[in-house]
Amino acid sequence: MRLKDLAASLGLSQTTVSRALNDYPEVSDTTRRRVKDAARKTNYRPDPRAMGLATGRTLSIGHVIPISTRHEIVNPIFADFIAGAGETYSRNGYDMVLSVVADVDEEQAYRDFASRRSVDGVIVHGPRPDDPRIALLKEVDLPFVVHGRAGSGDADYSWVDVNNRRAFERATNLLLDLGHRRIALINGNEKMDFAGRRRDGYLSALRASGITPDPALMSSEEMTEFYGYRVARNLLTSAEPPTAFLISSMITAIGVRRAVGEFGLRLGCEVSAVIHDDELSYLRNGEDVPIFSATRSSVRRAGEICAEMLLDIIREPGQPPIHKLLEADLTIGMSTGPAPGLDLARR
Amino acid sequence: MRLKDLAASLGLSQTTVSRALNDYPEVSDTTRRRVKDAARKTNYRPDPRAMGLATGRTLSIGHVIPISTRHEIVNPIFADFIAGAGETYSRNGYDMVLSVVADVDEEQAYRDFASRRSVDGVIVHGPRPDDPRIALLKEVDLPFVVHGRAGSGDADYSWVDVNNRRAFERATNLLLDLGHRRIALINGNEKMDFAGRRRDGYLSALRASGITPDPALMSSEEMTEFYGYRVARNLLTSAEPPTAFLISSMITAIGVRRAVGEFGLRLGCEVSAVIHDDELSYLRNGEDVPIFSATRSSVRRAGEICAEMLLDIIREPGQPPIHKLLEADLTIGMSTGPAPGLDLARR
DNA sequence: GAATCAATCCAAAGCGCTTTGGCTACCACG
DNA sequence: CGTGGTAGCCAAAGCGCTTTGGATTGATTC
Repeated sequence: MRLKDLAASLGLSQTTVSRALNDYPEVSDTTRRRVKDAARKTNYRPDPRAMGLATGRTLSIGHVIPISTRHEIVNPIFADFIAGAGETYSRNGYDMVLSVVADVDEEQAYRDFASRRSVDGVIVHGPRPDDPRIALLKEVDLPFVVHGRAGSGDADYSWVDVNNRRAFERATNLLLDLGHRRIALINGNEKMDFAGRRRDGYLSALRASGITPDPALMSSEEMTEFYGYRVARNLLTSAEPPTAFLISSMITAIGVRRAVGEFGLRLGCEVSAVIHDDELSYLRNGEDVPIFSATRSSVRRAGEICAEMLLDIIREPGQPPIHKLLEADLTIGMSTGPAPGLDLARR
Repeated sequence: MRLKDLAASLGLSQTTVSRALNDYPEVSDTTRRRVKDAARKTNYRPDPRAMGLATGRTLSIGHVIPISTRHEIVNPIFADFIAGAGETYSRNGYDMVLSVVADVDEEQAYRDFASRRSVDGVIVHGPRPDDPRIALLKEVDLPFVVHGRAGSGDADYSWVDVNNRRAFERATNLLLDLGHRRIALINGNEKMDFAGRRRDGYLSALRASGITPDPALMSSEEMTEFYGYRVARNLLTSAEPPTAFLISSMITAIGVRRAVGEFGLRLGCEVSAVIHDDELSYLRNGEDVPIFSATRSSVRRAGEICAEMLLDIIREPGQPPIHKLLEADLTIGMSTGPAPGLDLARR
């Protein structure tokens, strides 16, 4: 069923039918109703390609998903982020188009989106400080929202971010308050903006307590299970093992727990851990009582917010950049306890 | 840069330029080269909407991602499947368009893809026995490939599946060979086709060894971490606890391991476990030596195969359905050992 | 030398929609 | 009665591409 057929079957022109369907005012209410009823009855859907050609809009949003060429890892938070964003798109009549490319081709993927004009806007994932994609997207004039920030100078583009610095500062303080002095930071790859901010929060809390950070306690890598396992093992066999871990992701924390278990230690007893929990739907932090004490922020919700913001920007171009800083909340779970060897009376 | 501009700048007609770019024969080699060079130099990309309108093809593949309304869970294997499929699409000049919808709207999402003709084909995820989507897609004549199978009668549509029955039969036999007699099956939701086949494999192996299956040892649910934890706890506190677990996913197995650890038991010693490992990139089963003994089959690879198959079907319509049954391989890791109380000499 | 043919190219139609620029009634107003 | 305005509709142009149906040329064949 094409617009032409629908118009013919109603004895109307294409113009009128199109206007009726798109709620233009220059059509009588009775005609509009007649048209919409007929459209519903015949299950008519306008061809998005034709619509796009005529209007210039595509009613779709692009996401570039890089696959790291070395490890072939796809970021586990994508699934949930995309669930949140995708649902928002669907609700607003937008499609989501994904471009999965080797990370070395990532910029080209954005450039393609721009030059083909196949999407109305894009979301930028996993920004690094001074991320070149931001200049690129500004240059080609494609609306975008960044999930995260790209270093300082974040005023002139729109972003949605978690207050990573504050979250890790608070998490560190929680451990300090429990008497821990040797706190290991098992961070994500610090080439990523978010990981840098987390480190800053950790360092700032330590220094505020007069503790000199020990580089041996700090690590930074892609957040896999094995990374957590390996680093925790190494630290636990070291001369001065930490009494607590601050871990950047649930998955890495699972590796840490595995190592801790192999040493016959128990989380929350001999050794403590605080994690950052992205609230991934398939990896919940326990049911009622949290497995891990955690700073929490839903990545799914972040997806929704990014999507809404982007649609907003597309609908009303030319407005100043929008920023949204989400605060993570800190919940106490079963993985934290007072530092061992700490006389409770002394606390 | 539009086709018209490119043609004008070369002093050629649009026809010739279009044909040169699309490798039609009625264009001289020198002209073709001239055109392609100019296209590269000006970074010209044809507008996919216009192309689609003119050709009827869209050069994009649709995936419908349902969000379960109750648990709001997005299937964790999606990320890796989509990585595999998406990369294949990119390599072949196809886009991937995702439709994220509440699971109750799933059929409508496929119907929309069909009536708007916004994709050239779709992949069907997570089929249940007698899945209605298959009849639907046949009816609207949209090319598709099923990842998995939908019960019996799988001859008249194309699919890519893992031999789940055989995999779980072998895994069960491995445990039986180690002397285990009480083997718990912690299965996925058996409304799903794959989970039914896994149960069949488990039951078949038990019966072949003359063991009567104990319903108390069998569970079936969405494969979360907490599900594994809860079921394992219950089983371990029961009157006749199992000595081994057969677990449908890595994530669920992590929950089982957590429970096992809380009982002061060690996997591979007092209690054994075999899992099915989808080789998710962000949850590898150990680095060199596998954490869990496992039947393994890469879901990412499955994504690639599905994508290639679908593109094949789109390129050459009318060919008979294609089927691909992948065999999982069985690797021994650190989570299996002889049944406790078993005299090694008696083995 | 005329006819045939292959090799190259082009003008224009068409894909399904939106939107511009009318056109026709009809009514109100002075 | 003439003017102006408005409500409601339509024909046709145009979005950027592909493809049909020639046109033109130079070489080949009889």
